[in-house]
This record gives sequence, structure tokens and C-alpha cells, in this order.
Amino acid sequence: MNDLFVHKWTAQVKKGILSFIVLSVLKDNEYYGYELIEEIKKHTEIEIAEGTLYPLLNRLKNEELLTSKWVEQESGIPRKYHVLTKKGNDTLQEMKKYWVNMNTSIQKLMIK
Amino acid sequence: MNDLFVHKWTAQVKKGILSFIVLSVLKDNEYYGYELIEEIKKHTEIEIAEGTLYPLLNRLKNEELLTSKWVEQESGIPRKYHVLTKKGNDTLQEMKKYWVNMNTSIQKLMIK
DNA sequence: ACAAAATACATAGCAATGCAAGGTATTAAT
DNA sequence: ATTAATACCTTGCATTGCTATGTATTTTGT
Repeated sequence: MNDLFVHKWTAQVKKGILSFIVLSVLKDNEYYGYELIEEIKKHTEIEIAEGTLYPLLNRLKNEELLTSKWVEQESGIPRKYHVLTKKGNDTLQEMKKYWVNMNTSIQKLMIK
Repeated sequence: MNDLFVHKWTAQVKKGILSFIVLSVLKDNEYYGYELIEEIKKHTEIEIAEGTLYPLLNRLKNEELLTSKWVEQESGIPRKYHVLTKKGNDTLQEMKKYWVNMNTSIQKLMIK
């Protein structure tokens, strides 16, 4: 069994998938960073590190796929909430098409 | 529509998926490089460049997931045939499990 | 006859991004 | 008082597809 190879491979898979997952989890929702980590873990069993998520959220924001706002708390650190833009939703639809097509191909490959 | 973003994104998706696809296409088969490009295109509609495939085949060989042999032709350039090793097959099973689990999660995300 | 395309394999530099590690700050738990 | 949890942030490293370029031989087009 090739643990190291598969571990590196899953990291590469995440490089492709994480932005797609983040946009999908945010669709019709508004989450702050730490909460998003919890949601992603709940929905996909992927454990995404903060050092991965925050730069990704910033990149998606720079691409105008989502917007962010700070919300003060009664006590404690302010939270940065994220929500998809129209552009984000549209881009997500494109990604879904690509994903479904790709996955159909791979399903066929696995069956044969 | 976010053409450039989606284009870059699909390149990142490929970084995760290509080794999986190559191993899947090679399962129970033996192909040479150029032929593999054709098979992958046929099965997935992905157009993989030679400059991508040959280094990938070499990496997979270095990981002992496949073996290669040169076969002289009646005429023309010798062909380098590739076939999965036992280790390659076992690793492919691990990758399939991961993929199925990941895809199930994403399907649920897309439905909601 | 010659040029272009196809076939077949190869290499290098660049761009993109998850990961690990480290950082700040505040509150809660021990 | 210390540690852990919560919440956000930054950086350098490792990995790999892509593009461009290269070699070689045969086939196809002009």
C-alpha cells in the first residue's frame, strides 16, 4: 500500500477541488472562516487547515466570486463573513458542469 | 462568465486527477505514450499534452506503479509500452475509494 | 522533390496552490 | 497562571500541468 503517494495525491486533488467545495458550501449561505472549516468537514470529511482556507478565501474575493464583511461580536474577535456574488454563483455553475462531465468519464473508466 | 478563472481551475483539477486517469486507463491494458493520449482523449475528452504525459509516466514509473519497455517497430520510432504493476493496481484501488467518497460528498453538496 | 504533418518520445522554466509552521488577539477551561 | 479553543493572518516549500522547444522517422500534401 502506497501511503505517501496517496497522501501526496490527495493533496493534489484538493488543489483542484477546494475552491469548488468552498463555493458550493457557500451557495445560498453566509459563513465566517472558522465556521466554514466546520461545514466543509461536516459535508465532505475533508479537514482543511486555516493556512489553506484564509488564503483561498482571499483569492476568491480577489476574483470577485465572493464578498466579505466584518461583524463585531458581543465579546471576542470580530468575524469575517463570506457570501457568494452573482459572478461567484455563475462561475460555480460552470464548475459544476465541468465536474459532472469529468466525473461521468471517470465513472465509466472505473466500471470498465 | 469567468473564462480565465475556470480555465485555471480546470488545470488545477487536472493536477489532482491526471495520475488517477492514467492509472485507470492503463488498468488491464498496455499502451505506449502516444496511444495513451488517444485513449484518454477518447474516454474523457481531456486533451493531455505530451509535455504533460511523459513526465507523469516517468513519475509513476519512479513510484513503481508501472513498468515500461521499448518495442522496436517494423519501421519508425521504437515505442515505449507501459503497464501497471501490482503496486500500481493496489494504489489505484486506494485512489478509487478516495475518489468515490469525495465525489459522493460533492454530489450531496451540489444537490442541496 | 520538397515541405508539412503525423507519429513518438523527451526536457525545462513558469504559474498556481495546499501544507506546515508560525504569528496576533480574545475568551473559556483547567 | 497556564493551556486550549476560537478567529484570523502570512510565508516559504513542494508538487505538477502547461507551454515551448527539442530530436527522430515516416507519411501525407503540394
